[in-house]
Amino acid sequence: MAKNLLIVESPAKAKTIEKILGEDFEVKSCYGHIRDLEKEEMGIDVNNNYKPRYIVPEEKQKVVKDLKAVAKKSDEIWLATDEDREGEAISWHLCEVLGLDPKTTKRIVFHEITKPAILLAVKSPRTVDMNLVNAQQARRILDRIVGFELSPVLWRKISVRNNLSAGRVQSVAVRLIAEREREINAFTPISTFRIEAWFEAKDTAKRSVTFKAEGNKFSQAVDAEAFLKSCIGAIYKVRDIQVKPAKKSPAAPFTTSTLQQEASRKLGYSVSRTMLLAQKLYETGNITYMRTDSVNLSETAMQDITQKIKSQFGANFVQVRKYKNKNESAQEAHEPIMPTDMERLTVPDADFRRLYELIWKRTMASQMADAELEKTIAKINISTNNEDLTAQGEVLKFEGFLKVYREDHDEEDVTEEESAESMLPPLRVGQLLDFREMKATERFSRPAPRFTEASLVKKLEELGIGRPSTYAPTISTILKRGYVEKRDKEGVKRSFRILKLKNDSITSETGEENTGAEKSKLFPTDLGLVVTDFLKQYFDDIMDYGFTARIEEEFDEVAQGRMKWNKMIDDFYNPFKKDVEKTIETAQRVSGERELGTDAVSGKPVIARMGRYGPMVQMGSQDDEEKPKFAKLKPNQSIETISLDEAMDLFRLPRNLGQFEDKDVSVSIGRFGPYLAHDGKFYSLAKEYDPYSISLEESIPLIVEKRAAKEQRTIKVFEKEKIQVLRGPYGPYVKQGLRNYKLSKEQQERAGELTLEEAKAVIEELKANPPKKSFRRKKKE
DNA sequence: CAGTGAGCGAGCTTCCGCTTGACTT
Repeated sequence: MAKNLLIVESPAKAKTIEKILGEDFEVKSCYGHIRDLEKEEMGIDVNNNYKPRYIVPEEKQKVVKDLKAVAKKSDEIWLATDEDREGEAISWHLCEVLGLDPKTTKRIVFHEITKPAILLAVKSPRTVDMNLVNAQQARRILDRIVGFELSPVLWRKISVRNNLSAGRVQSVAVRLIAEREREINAFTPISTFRIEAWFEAKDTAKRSVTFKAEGNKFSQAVDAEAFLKSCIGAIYKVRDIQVKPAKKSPAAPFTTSTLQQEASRKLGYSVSRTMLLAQKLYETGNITYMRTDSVNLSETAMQDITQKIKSQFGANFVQVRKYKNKNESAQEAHEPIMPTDMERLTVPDADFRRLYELIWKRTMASQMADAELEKTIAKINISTNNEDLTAQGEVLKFEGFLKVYREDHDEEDVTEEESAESMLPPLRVGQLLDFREMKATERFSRPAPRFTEASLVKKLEELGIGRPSTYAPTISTILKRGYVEKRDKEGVKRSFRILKLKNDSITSETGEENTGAEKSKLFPTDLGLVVTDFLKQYFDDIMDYGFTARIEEEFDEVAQGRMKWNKMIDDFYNPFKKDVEKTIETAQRVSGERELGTDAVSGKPVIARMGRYGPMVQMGSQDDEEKPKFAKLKPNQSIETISLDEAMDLFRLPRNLGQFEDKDVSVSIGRFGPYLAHDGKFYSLAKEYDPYSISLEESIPLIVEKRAAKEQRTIKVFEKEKIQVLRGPYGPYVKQGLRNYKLSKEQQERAGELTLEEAKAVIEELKANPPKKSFRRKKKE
């Protein structure tokens, strides 16, 4: 029987540590937090110094029970939760629940799961740091207050039937996306004409190659044309050549946020997909912990990595580097994300392999030499106007870390200089160049791009908002609430002008480009815009991008024992509560209403606004004798940008298409999307059909097919009791009303002969003993 | 599943940050 019980947060960690510590220790995991504030009345006693009321949530009761049982049999208990605010609090909660004295219970910490690190930690235990615990309690309580006070305000003031929510993190995330969208909508592109010229010269192998040189930019076409004119008949001579060495350095090893960004850019993975794959790689022992904000490699890790670089590429590729975190909010409880064994070059299964190899390469590169470049800048003189053109070339002299890894950049970070990575033929000062042509091409400035999941994470991290464990869930939340959508946008065609100088004459032509196309980007919904505007108006301080950073400073004060946590909360709560009360009292219900104009036929006003079921347009008002007409907005339309013409088009539904089997066929958009209605039955329209243009001829086969499919699915119907036996992807099952009931294997095999009594019994049995649902998708009955 | 969009009021929803499996029509 083990004498010592050591508790960590992650079960995968527990397994590894148990092996390291041997038989004297039994290592158990508490699976993260074991207690939380109860939900009734926020779980906070506001009138008693904000005393928290903690409970062990339903899904954690088994964990706590098991820990208690093992604790009882152990002589000594060691708390080895993560070394950060949350980890410290978990240790304290463990003391509370297991009846341990926080003043004497041994608390140890380590940042890497290696034998020396853990043995060292065990040699120097401390006790729970109550100041740090109090900082966590302040964090938890403040988040609960903000979330549970603000959300109900939205329920009262936003005219939507929805589970609206607000919070310190999610509301600011939506604000970023909302503001970016409006920036884009308000953006007016400015066009410039950039001069580019092409020359021919001989390369080292005496072959003719073409290269490009660039000149001034002009904002007006006439000025660009005048410049081209001034070049007619010119002689082009190399006036000056500068050769400069340059270098590039590798990026730091992966944190959660940078892994999400690179996996998104290089592999096209969503943030949650990256985390799912990384979790599995961690559980199978292939990589270190995947939720981390640390770029700090341990000595052992650095040795492993440099060893591998030496054996694979040679000693001249090694450059030992220590990385520092730029981010002040980082808590560095873990190591960076890296392979647990650098000798493992790959893993099976394509999806895992791509992520693993990305991590392996980034880790290797982080300890590799700089890449050495030679940049050549040639100035080319134009004889007729004495202006210069500039040609730039770049030659890689030593690959260094680029041998394994090249970091991708977001579109907004790419500068024009960086994109010029071409080679120049050898040139000498005084050389006369063979001129081909010169162009002045119109280019338009672009607005900031919309956020991807990963670039949003990057922005949040920069602002110190959210933690590695919450980036993916935050994105899921704002998508689930309907504040934000992830989708593509088709570009629009735009023409641009090109002026060309060739053979001493100037010609003008027009090109066409696609602009504004987006793929898998985050767009705010009308609901997201309305909620953001509302929160900005009444709770400006919470919505401020610096709010989290400011309160983090106060949490630090608490952590250092310089401030009492209840005082900090009190200072926040009093004015905040006043704002909440004032808002409930004075704020109007908002619907984001916008007037679009009047209907040319009836003269009635047309408006766009949020309705109970989402964004819509309305013709006429409630006070009119005749009822107003309503229509839902199409998926890509927005209250802020829809035009009167587009609105009028929406009122074309419902449309009567004609008759089939002597009954009307009509098409409209309902709660669950576009549908066909025929003979009292409804048929959902698939995406590829447009309810505004679908014809009777196209509709009939859809109705016929759907009927047949339904028949195929149906095994048996008990008409009176409204019980059906249906065929599903998991085999036959019973359905009554909206609910499904699973059949036993044996019953599935003879589903066709199932009697009414048996079906009823199945329903009764499953109603009495519902199958255990996972806590995440748990629904209240 | 279904064609809604007033206002009332029942009874409900909601936060952030730690951690994993059980479930699916």
